Amino acid sequence: MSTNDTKDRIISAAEKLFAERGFAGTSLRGVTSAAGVNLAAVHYHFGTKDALMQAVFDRRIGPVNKQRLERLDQIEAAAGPDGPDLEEILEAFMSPIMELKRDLEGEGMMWSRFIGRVYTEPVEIVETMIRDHFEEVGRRFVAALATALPDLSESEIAERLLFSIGALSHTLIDLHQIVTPSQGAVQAGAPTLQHLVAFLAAAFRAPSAQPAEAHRETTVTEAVAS
Amino acid sequence: MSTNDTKDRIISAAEKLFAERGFAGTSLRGVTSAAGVNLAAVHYHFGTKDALMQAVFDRRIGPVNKQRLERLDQIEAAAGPDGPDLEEILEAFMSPIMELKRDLEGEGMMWSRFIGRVYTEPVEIVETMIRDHFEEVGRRFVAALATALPDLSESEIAERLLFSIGALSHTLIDLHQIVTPSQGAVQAGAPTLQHLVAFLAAAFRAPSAQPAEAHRETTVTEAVAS
DNA sequence: GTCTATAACGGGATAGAC
DNA sequence: GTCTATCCCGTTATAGAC
Repeated sequence: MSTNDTKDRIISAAEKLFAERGFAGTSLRGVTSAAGVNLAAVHYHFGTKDALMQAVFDRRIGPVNKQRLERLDQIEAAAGPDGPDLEEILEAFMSPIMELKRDLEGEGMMWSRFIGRVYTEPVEIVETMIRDHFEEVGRRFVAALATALPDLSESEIAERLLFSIGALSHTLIDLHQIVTPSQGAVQAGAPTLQHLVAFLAAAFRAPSAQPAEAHRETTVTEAVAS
Repeated sequence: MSTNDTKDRIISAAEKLFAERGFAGTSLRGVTSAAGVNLAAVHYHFGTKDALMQAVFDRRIGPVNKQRLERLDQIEAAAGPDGPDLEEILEAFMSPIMELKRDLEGEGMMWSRFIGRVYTEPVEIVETMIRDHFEEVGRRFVAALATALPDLSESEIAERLLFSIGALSHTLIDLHQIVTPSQGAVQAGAPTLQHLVAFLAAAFRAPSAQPAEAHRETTVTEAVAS
């Protein structure tokens, strides 16, 4: 029942390997040997490799999205009738996952590659995983952004949010550690969040590309991940 | 020797499957059966699966980067002493790959997932592939951006370029086709490039987060991909 | 250059003892 | 809950006929 539970050890080892090598590139034998458990244990606890993937995903992303919504609640409660600032909204969205990244990097390897990688996983599970976990988050944040940016249509906001998620997940992948391993020119960690928020806030404030009358209503159920 | 050459058919089939399922998730048998050729042909023509990956990558990314540099040359030649505009630089960087995406989507499946996916591939080749192909491109574009944005340090520019590449490659992945397949709220294609350029140009113009005296020299050999 | 056949191996999953 | 042993299949790669 402790955090060194067999089940939890498997999830942690799998998370690391999925992050490094992807789902298809990771073998259950690799997972169990890294976790120091028997191969059969993974089938006993999870049943299939797909279910293990799901468990890895769920363990992290549930709390992250809960925090996102809580922080959005907080800033909305504290804000005036115009709603929270753009920067506050972006920070509410990005800080939970960036903080988790920072916390977990200390103890092990870069966890965040796993989540940055999820988008590119073709596995069918991933689709439903993303949809299930991000529907509410996407709806809430698009709505908050729409209030902060009344000149933009909802479809423009959704598009810009997708761009932003790309920047975020690319940051989570830590590409520069791969491309330029020995060079710290681009610093990871705490300042990155502030840089990213400032960068994207300015981007969101770019004028609308749509003619004013084109503010047609678009029901954006666009699920939003990362 | 035509474009329906065996070798070319293999590359095309592999590109599609790598895009959809990733490198590790794609089997050579899947490739050869999709290409309508024999399994042994892939070994005859490429030797190994890794070499096939390399061939797939090279076929597209070489011309794209050539175009990027050509367009950068053009706008630099046409510009005044202050160099080209920020928007021009970003468009020179992004349009070749977005146009290729558009052109190829017509005939087959979404090719661009392959390139959007490359970053997350752990294969060792990918590291050298990215480094080899993007060293010059990265250097040239960082330099051009530095001229257009004299208030930013080179390390800030490199960081922002990484954010931008994230937005670009996420766009190339076409996540919305997966998450909301039946919904066209976020339109892909031609307008996306303009939206992306406008979005990122505004972002690059965000004020520097560094104190002015911190404009230390940072040799940015940061390889830059996508 | 293209095929068949097969080598050599690693993968996920399961049965059943403990 | 945890182990060993094994099934059964798919994988990359190669050898060698044509």
